[in-house]
Amino acid sequence: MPRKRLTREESRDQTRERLLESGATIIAKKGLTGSSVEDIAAHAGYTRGAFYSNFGSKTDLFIELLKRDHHDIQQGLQAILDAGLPKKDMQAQLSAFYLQAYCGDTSFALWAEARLCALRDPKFRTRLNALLLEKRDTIGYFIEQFCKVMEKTLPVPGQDLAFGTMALIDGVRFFNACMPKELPEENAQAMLAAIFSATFFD
Amino acid sequence: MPRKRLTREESRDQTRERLLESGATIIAKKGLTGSSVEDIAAHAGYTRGAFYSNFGSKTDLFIELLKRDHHDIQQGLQAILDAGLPKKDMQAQLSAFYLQAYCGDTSFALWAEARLCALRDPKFRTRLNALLLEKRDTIGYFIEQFCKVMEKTLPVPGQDLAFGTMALIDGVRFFNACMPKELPEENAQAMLAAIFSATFFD
DNA sequence: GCACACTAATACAGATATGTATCTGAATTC
DNA sequence: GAATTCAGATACATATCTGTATTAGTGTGC
Repeated sequence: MPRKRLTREESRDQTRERLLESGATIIAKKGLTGSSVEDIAAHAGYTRGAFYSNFGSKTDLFIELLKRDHHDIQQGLQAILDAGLPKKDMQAQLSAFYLQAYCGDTSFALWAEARLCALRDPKFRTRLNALLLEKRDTIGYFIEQFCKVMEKTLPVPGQDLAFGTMALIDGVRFFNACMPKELPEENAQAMLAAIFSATFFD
Repeated sequence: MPRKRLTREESRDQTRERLLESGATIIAKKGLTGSSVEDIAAHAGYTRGAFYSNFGSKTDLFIELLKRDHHDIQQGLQAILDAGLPKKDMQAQLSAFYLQAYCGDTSFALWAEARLCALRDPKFRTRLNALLLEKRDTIGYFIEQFCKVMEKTLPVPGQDLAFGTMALIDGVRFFNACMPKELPEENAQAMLAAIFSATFFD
């Protein structure tokens, strides 16, 4: 196995990536205040020295994580939007995207944590709000496009409904994560579909 | 001002109450892990000694807070239900109750924090789920009663929709708290009303 | 009013965090 | 291949938190 000798920059980037990945795992599991820099570094196979050499603080790493996740989601949605598929296919795409983006990984927990941090810390809030507003605009645009096709006039601004949509998805995701027995994935999806369809289509 | 000389039990209860109140404030502000026992005790005007003499741990106090808040909400809803008013009045009551229970105080932040704790700690989750399921049942019953009156057949179980309702309310409340400018109270209410009405009545 | 009981303060031991300052070894440059 | 530079390890000084063990002081019952 030819273990390539890394250049200095490659090595640094690798460390950064590993720290980010480790950070996502640990912070999702223990929360921001609950995770020590030591934890994160050690889980990635490094020491605190490496961490502080790559990030100014735990919070900086966290924001970086959120930014990346946000941009992934943003791009995913944009791609579906740009594809210009017929409604039916689009809906299927969205459903698939939802499953992939929100279930099974750490992303959901990170955003939940971020919300709490924002609630408490004004500086953090400012940073997070920027991301959330971008998300709202994307989703809001989506909703309006959809409803135009469906010839449905929305009773309230699409951007406001975007907030509702985010709230609903994240909240339901939480219940599903915490009590999969009482709210199985299947029911969660059916219920979301019922609300969305009633609100946006009927 | 006749400062009454307190009996031992009264004095103890007073301490307990003060610690609980202080706990609510501090935990809402800094989160569970972010608040130290010292903080909570000091803010109530006591030392850690008093705290540990009244509670087994920070988590115990937190659960107690949630239980109290839950029972308050539970009773409020039950009272509205039991009053047997005509639909219009009931809806107004609900709206008023929502405003009073969810806006303006620490309760919302505590539940958000609790959700995160539950996500991470299985033991905590068990305890919290019990409360959440009671809440779901109350709200689910509500929804079904309402829809019976409205002669609307629900597409999914009322209990599942109860999860959705909780998710929606709490999530929207968060956006409203973090960016009141982008989602003012007025819009939030209008949007919630739109979704509820579409889902439950039309 | 005296002895007891209980509430809350104080003191202590142990654990864990943070951030900086310094050091080492490997990559890069000439 | 020697000098330099930079990533990351180690060491250190400083906080802070928890939980227990002990102590002081104030209601209670005799």
